[in-house]
Amino acid sequence: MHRIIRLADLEAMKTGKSNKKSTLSTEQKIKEAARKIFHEKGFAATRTRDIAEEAGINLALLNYYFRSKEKLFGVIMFETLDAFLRTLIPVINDGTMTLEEKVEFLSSAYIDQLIVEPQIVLFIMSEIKNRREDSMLNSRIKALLSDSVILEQYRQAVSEGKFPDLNFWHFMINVIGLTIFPFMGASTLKHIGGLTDDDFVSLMQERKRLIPVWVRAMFAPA
Amino acid sequence: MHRIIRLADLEAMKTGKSNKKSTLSTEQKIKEAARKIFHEKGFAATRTRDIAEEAGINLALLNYYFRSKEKLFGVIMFETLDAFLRTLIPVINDGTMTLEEKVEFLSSAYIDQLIVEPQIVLFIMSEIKNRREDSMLNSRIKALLSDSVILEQYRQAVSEGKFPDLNFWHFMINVIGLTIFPFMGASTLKHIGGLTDDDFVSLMQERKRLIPVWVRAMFAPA
DNA sequence: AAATAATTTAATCAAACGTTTAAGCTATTT
DNA sequence: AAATAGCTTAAACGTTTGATTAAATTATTT
Repeated sequence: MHRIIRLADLEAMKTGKSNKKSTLSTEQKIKEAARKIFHEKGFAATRTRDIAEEAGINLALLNYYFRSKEKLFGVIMFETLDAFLRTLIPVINDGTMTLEEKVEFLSSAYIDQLIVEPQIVLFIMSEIKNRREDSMLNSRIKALLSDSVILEQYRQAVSEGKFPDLNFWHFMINVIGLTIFPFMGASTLKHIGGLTDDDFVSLMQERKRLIPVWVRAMFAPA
Repeated sequence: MHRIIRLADLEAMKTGKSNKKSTLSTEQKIKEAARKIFHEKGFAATRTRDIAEEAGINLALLNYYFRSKEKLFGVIMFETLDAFLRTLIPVINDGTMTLEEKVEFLSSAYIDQLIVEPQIVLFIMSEIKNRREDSMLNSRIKALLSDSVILEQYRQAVSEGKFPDLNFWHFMINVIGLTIFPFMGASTLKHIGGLTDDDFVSLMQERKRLIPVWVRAMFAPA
């Protein structure tokens, strides 16, 4: 039989409220260890014992707090997606920024974010591919992008002849790809290109300035 | 004790020579099943029993022919990288093609290739990240790109003022990224963008024409 | 302070998994 | 045709791994 699981605490955790100091601390230790190892190795290659060791806790505590590896992964995945999309969401439907300003802001914000955690892009894409977790992402982004302000701004730019008449997704693919693709092959790029960590960061910093210029050039009217 | 493994046959296999018809066929069945499942789920999430079932063979045969899951993976990884780089390698040091022609040829060739097997990009990048397998890629590509004709062509274009004075890797990242990035998020893109498989393929086909134009625009002299 | 609830630990379970064994079968060689 | 080498199978072995149990410890409540 299962030991009683305090789902209430899982909820409280999400909102940052908790009645127990030590409870939060242990859960937090487990979550931080889980996040680190899941992000590094992915779900399948991660062993619960590695998470326990990284967190400095007994293996049973992992199941005590999160019931299963699968559930713990779900929590980490949710928070990872949440953190990743937090920058994107407010900008998508912002009516005060122009398309160009959005490109500038987003590429810059995501490059800063990914310099700190380069591995999360590959993590998200790999884990989303086969699992049902994509429903989490899909339902959120799909609703976010269809009938979005940014889509309307793009259509507007096309109809005004400021942009060539290309599918909206070419625009999105290019902006997102130019921004996040180098982080997916970061380690490979460092080795192949003979780049140090600092070299890589410098290159990425440069791209904050370059990507808006490049996008402007790519989508200049024909 | 280990059963004797016929390494000679593994060699013969690579060159396409084999004295036994059925031998090649069984090895081939295992390899094709392994390739399919490894590409789909990655090393850690793949079980040898799944490969055996997919190949329609007894589980023990996998170890009889390939000694271990790890070794089988090594064979698949080598062949996957080999097939993936086969298009790139001859072009890199080709002196008869211009930079622009290379961009045109490579983006077109890789898009055709990835339309058939979209999952191998994510597979390669995920599996290379943590494993030592990158030495396989690194030693090959690093030697390939340093002092390559394409690098010299880029430097030439910069010094002639045909290209802006940007790091060579910006150029490579952008060309490769524009080409292969959309395939990494293919399933997500289909869901979010509400695209059918045909829609996606059409978009990618369009990019064969667009990427050379975009690259020209991005790297037009300032 | 006693009682109760929450947390932590060591030990263990059962299933999953990679691998091996030993026997049987098939094709080739002599 | 007998002998040999190559191929295939069913069964099982030993580990790893996710999960659980029951007891011990700590914190909270009464």
